[in-house]
Amino acid sequence: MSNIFGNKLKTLREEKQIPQRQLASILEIDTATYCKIEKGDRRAKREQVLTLSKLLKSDSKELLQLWSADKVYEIIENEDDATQILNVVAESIVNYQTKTAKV
Amino acid sequence: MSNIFGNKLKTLREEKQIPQRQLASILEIDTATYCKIEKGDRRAKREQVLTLSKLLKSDSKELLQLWSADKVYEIIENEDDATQILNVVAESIVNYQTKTAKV
DNA sequence: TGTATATTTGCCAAATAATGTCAAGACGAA
DNA sequence: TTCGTCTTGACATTATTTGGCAAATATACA
Repeated sequence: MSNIFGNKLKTLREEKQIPQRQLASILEIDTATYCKIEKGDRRAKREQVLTLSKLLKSDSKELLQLWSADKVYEIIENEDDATQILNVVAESIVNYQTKTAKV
Repeated sequence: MSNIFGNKLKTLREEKQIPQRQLASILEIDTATYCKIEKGDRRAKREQVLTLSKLLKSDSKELLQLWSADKVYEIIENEDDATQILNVVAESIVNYQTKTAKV
C-alpha cells in the first residue's frame, strides 16, 4: 500500500510534537480511529483533512492532493497498466474541459 | 459525468447489433441493470468486463482501462487540481516500483 | 396510426463496504 | 515496573452499492 497522506500527516504531527490523542479529540474521534487514519487503515473525511491542515499549519491543497492520490492509487495499484490508465483519465479530463468550455 | 466505459460498451454493442437483452442474459443480470451499466449508473464487475470484452470481441485490456479510468475520474472530478493529483499518483507508482525492485 | 420490441427510470430490499468504538496488547522512556 | 502513547482486532453501526421488479419511454416498422 501507498498511504502518502497518512505518512505526511504523521510527519507533520511529529514535527509539531503533537500526540495523536490531541488531534483525535479535536476531530472528535477515537484515538484508535485517528491512528488508523495515519496508518491508512481508515480514510479521513474531506472535512477532517481541512481541519487537520489548519491544526498542523500545512497547505490544505497539498494534503487534499495526497488524500485524493491515495484513493486513486488504491484503484489502479492492482491493474497492470496503471500509468496508462492515468493517461486515459488525463485525456478525458481535457476532453471534458474543452467540451464544457465550448458550451 | 464521464462514463467512457459505458459509452465504449454501447458503441461496440451497436456495431455488432446486439440487443442489451442478449448481453444481459449472458451476464445473468436484468436488462435494466445492464442498461444502467451502459449509462454509467451502475458499475460493472471486473469479471463482467472480461466477459463483455470476449462477447464483443474487443481488447479486454482496453475495456478494463476505461473501466478503471471511470473510477479514477469519479474521485478527482470534483477536485480543482485534478491533473496534479494524477501526477502525484504517477510519481508514487514510480517510487513504489523502484523500492520493490531494490528489494 | 397501432403493435411489438428495446431501452430507460424510479423505487425497494438485500448485499456489501466503510466507519467508529471498545478492549486489549505493544512499545518506549523514565 | 509504570506511565503515556500508539497500534491492532473484533464487533456493531451506518452508509453505499447492487440487482430486480414494474412502469414509463423510446424506437422500429407494418
